[in-house]
Amino acid sequence: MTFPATPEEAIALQERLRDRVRVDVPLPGNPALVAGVDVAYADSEDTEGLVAGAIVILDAATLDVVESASLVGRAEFPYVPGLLAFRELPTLLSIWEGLRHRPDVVVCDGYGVAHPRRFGLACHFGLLTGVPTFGVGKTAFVGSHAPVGDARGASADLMFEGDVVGRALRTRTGVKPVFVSAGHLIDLDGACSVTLSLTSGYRLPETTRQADRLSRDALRTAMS
DNA sequence: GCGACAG
DNA sequence: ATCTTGTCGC
Repeated sequence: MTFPATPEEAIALQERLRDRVRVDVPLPGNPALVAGVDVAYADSEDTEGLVAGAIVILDAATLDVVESASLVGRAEFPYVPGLLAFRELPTLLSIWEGLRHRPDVVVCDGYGVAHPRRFGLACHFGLLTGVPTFGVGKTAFVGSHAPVGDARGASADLMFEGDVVGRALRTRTGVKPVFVSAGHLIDLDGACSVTLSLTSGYRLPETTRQADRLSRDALRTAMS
């Protein structure tokens, strides 16, 4: 099926796919390859709509970059809170199809089931690729949580409509927590575990940091 | 009804 | 997301 053209169609699609998501699956062993995905946008008058997506695959043990790819294109869908996937997926999927390696888990910049309709970008990406996915957000989108301890590793469940949809997780002592939620084929514990293994010196996972840098570089190059 | 609202 | 300098602190 093709991508929805309107927010109404997009919402309908999310509600149709949401029940296929599996977030009760423990990750089978420690992942060997972890991927990060991100998209950068141009905001000027004449570059309006220009986007650059990037996917970076790291060796989970050493955090060395095993493979990376980027692609510049046009955003076909407007940014609407709750519908981020429809803006970023086309570019990310194109990149995904050209990858030589198959990561064991993908870290998305955004949310999984911690979403108004329980179907964030990470769920959608996981469903379409069949690979375990989860999301790490920098700010809260839905839900609320108790205060998080000050030490790295401390966390508090993110509650939404009576359910635990994610976790506010402190990845660095004394630094604002990030918001982790399962996307597909992984559970919350696994997602938090992987997140901690990817955050040694920074608040955000090394995967998203690398993908963020690559997407920005690709966008810069495309505009110059 | 009003505000808030991943990136 | 993006526009942006210096500055406080480990």
